[in-house]
Amino acid sequence: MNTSDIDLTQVRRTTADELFDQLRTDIEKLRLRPGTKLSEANVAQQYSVSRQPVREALIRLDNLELVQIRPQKATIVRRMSKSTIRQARFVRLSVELEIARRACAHYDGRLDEAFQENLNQQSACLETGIFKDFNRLDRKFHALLCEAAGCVDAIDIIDQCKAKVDRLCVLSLTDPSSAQSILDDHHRILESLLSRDVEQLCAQTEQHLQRLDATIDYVQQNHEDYFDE
Amino acid sequence: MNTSDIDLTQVRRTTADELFDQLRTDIEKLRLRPGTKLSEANVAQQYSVSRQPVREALIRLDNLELVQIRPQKATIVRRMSKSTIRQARFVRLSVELEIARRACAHYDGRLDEAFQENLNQQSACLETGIFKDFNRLDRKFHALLCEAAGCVDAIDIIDQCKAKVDRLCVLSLTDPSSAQSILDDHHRILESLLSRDVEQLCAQTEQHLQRLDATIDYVQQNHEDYFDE
DNA sequence: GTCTGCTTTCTACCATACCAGTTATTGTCG
DNA sequence: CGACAATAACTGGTATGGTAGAAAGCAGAC
Repeated sequence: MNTSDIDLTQVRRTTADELFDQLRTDIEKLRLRPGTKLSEANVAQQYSVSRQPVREALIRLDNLELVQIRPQKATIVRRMSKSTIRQARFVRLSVELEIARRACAHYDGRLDEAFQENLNQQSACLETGIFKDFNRLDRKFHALLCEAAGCVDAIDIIDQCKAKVDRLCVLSLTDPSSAQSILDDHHRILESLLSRDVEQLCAQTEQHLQRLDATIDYVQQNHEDYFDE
Repeated sequence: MNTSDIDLTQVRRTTADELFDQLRTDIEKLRLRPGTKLSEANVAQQYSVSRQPVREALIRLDNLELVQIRPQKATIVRRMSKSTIRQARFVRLSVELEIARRACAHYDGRLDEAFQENLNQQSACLETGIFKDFNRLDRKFHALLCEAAGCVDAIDIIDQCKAKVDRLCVLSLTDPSSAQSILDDHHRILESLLSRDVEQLCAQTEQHLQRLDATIDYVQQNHEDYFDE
């Protein structure tokens, strides 16, 4: 028996965990609007628990910058920070470009089939119109790029960047034609990768990520009250 | 009077804040070694406060992945994750390369004096041997690069990446000759920027950041017990 | 009508008590 | 002596009461 064995199961879910998840999705799906006051006692009563787990959940949300705890005053749902959004998008662009370069330099072709299958599934998805799956496949495509570049860890970074703009995307419509554009991008990106054309791949990656910019600008203009700065 | 004015002063420091800072620096300076058990009751007694603020501080440290709270078992100081370190370094490299490219494309020369002064101060620093200042000036140099690229926000990202490897650097010596190498790098980087030579600037940026890799490898090999994975 | 100062009410913060798991210890039995 | 089971000690999780501080409302003075 090695005492340094760590139990990684971590099955126990506390009340605070549940509350945290609940509040987090509520905030991210904008069911709780920026500026909403979240008092400990209030939330506790609402969910029929004591103030303590509420408090802990709020502390964790504060760390994620989803709420702002103002000691002795109030806890409110934060507005979205334009600068944070800018930063997340800058990081993602930088990372994806580096992925692109490394993929061109190191990719050995072993994922060709996986890429092909992924894109086929995306096509199928557009026909059935199930967008939830499309998002999953989109993520998978970028994960494959990371793997092709020999940076499997990098998908975590991309996920983190996406998480920071997620709340904002709820405000935009899911447009079938934009999904088609994304799929087209993916085809072009794969093509450039297969021909190891770094310049073209970088250009297309940049263009691909810029598709979101229009959406973001739109949302920021039409929901000014949800933003800081 | 606009009621939406938010008081940003946020002067109030709670007991939990103090504890958090204290424990955080203790962990980062390795005064608290990875694997150390931090029981709430224990810490509370040590600092003569109740368990409550201790608990809150620990939750925040858990979010930063500096400790791991295992419900009903124990809270321990986390080992450093090699994969997290890899990720942080990958992000930093990607970002600095993008900064380099943008700086070459957009820099208008208005920071020439600031760059020069910064490098002069770094030279002076090496002569006096005050390394604390050197770190500050090193950061300033990279901040200037961000500004030259028109991405002032990006320095925040770099700071975050640095924070994730900080704890590890405590284990290495501060070597005067390596500081000299860093300064030499900075001179070469500035030169490439001034001549708008993108390829060279990227190559030198990459080389510059790789200097830390040797240190990290060394630490990881000689302190295997401080790391995960 | 406006300003000032008090009071009331709300907030998050902290202390304490208790609970439910986990771990370590110890004592028993084969 | 060793395996194992009962139990004691300890862990973090939750509930609750009290406190200090901030905001809002109100009353009185000017």
